[in-house]
Amino acid sequence: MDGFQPPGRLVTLTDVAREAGVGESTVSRVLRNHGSSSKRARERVAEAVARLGYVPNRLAGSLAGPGASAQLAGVIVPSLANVVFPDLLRGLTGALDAAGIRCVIGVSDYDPDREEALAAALLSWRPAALLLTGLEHNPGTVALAKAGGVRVVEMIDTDGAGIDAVVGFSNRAVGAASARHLVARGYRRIAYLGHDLQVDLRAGKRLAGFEAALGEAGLSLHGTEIRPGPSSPGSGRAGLEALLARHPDLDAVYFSNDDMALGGYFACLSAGLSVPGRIALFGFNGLDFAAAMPQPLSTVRTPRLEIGRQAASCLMGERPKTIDVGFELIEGATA
Amino acid sequence: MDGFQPPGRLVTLTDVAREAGVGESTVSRVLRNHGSSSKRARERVAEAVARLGYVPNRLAGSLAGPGASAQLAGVIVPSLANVVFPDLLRGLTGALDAAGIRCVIGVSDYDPDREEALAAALLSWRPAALLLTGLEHNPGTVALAKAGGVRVVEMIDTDGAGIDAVVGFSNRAVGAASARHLVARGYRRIAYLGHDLQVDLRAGKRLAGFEAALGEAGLSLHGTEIRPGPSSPGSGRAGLEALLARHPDLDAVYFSNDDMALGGYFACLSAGLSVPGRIALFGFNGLDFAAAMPQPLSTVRTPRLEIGRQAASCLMGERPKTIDVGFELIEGATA
DNA sequence: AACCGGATTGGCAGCGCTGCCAAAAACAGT
DNA sequence: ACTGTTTTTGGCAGCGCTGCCAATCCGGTT
Repeated sequence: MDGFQPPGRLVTLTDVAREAGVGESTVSRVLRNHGSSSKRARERVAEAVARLGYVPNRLAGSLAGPGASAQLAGVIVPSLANVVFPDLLRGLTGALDAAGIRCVIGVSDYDPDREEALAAALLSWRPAALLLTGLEHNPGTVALAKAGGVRVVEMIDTDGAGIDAVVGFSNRAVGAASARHLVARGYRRIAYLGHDLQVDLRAGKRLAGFEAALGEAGLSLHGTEIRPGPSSPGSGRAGLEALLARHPDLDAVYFSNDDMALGGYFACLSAGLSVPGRIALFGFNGLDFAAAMPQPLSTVRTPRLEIGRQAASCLMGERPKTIDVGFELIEGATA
Repeated sequence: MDGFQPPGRLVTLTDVAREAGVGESTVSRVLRNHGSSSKRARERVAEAVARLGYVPNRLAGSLAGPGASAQLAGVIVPSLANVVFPDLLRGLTGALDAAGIRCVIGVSDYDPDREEALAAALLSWRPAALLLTGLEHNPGTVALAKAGGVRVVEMIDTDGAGIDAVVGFSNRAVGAASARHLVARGYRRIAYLGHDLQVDLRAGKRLAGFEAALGEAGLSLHGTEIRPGPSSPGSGRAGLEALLARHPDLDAVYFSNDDMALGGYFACLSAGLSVPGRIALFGFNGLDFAAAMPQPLSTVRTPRLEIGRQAASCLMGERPKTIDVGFELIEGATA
């Protein structure tokens, strides 16, 4: 069609000023709707912008602007394979979008060193804020975050001390509530089935809360199965089969999350074990499919989008240091 | 602890130069490992950087550098609620990470106007590349992309003409292959159950391919149910129930994706309909849970991570204009 | 007609960094 | 010791934009 456009010089604000027959500052003022300008100037600038197809260069804008901080938010999540984090991002981008703030993302793969490297990399874009997941970080990450001149928000977990702002819920409390629910329903031989805890510290906190609450009821875990690797229905299915082979008498299983629980449910269907008669299942997260199952999954719904939204508002207005968004125990039909 | 750090002036390269007792250019060269420098200079700079906790300002770096293009990639996805897109991002960030390129994301909510606005917003960060989803865009988006002086990669769909590079597979072919599979298995009264097609154009293309292949076999769709809103197991479940009420005699259902199919499977379990004896189910995407189901779901696995990876390599090396990553039909036990 | 206060405007320095270039230093060969 | 490299170095302009400030313009007053 129209010959290849060599990436050569792009249209600059100076070009727009010349085209519109006004000064650069006028263009700048009009474009940002900042300071005063005449109607005539506004029109001429708008025309020139349209004619030239001008796209402002925010690298330059942020560099020149005050505090030299960009309309960017650096976000580090441990994974994108688990729905939780896309949901978080969804809440974040949705809320930040309105303010014209874009998210630059980094995926740490649950590795604190990688997280630190990413923090440095993201900070080099001089974002207005740095959003981290969880409260456990390398000392270097904390140092960077503190020295970075940015607002820091730690998301999802409130069990511990944060750097600056914290938005989430208590994973310990979730675990405890789950345990109390199972105990109240009369289950006594309860096992835990999870994915790698070294790596997913929040799951570890839930388990700790779960065991503590069991202890208060004079019980303890009746078997544990930790699967290597990330959580998935496949892992949950294999895990439940392994668990039942070792502890044929267990009557309930607490899963590290709904994906694992779904796999467990599939295992029960395949083996013809009645749920919750023969064995009760309890998950975590409250994902979409949980409510659509033939027997709705008993689980805890976490307000993931809300965490994202609240985190976003932490960046903009002045807000309390710690926001606990709570959680909701869903009494399904599987426990 | 250590009094609040006013966001005041951060450490600059000039500070490092002074601290190290060398010139700015030397620091710049050492830091980027570009050009030659003495061992002594490297050591002194490294010390100064560590002592001062210097984090380079890439806004300034990119502005000064050649072509003024940043080590950023602008990515626009229609949604984060569907696993497909996080998977895409996962492939992308994984591959781009090594090259030090960060992703800035935008979520268009399947709205072309929003996509256009996001394209302009992302382009204003002067990214090295712009990654879009699908081939259908506003004329304005295309104009921006062409004038932006950036590499453009359109992902997921290869059914049509792209702006620059295209990485994906043929959704039409997926639909056709799915139809041929069902026909070959002897199903004749086949219905389609999908989510909003106006919005998800790729699903529309699959359906078109599906119907075309049915036509070749002398068949046509035996019922259609389009659910408003996004795809989800809940929607799939309700949809299948509605479909069966209208067409009690259908013997197979083609779902717009695995989430919908999972819901359909749950509906069958609840209603006690044998799968695939009474009714066969066929999905799309090949998600994790599909293989863990009591009866593995018959579906088409799409190489989502691979698309992300290939898209990343499109940005860096010179690559063919269009990469078809193909797909794989999974003969599960539900169709 | 000269004057005044506020609205509007343009020039220009400078944000932190990189590229270029010439100067300085280190090294090599005679 | 002296010249001819080669390596290493620092100064400085300038990337595109914004903030500041002084200059200019406008309408309404005396």
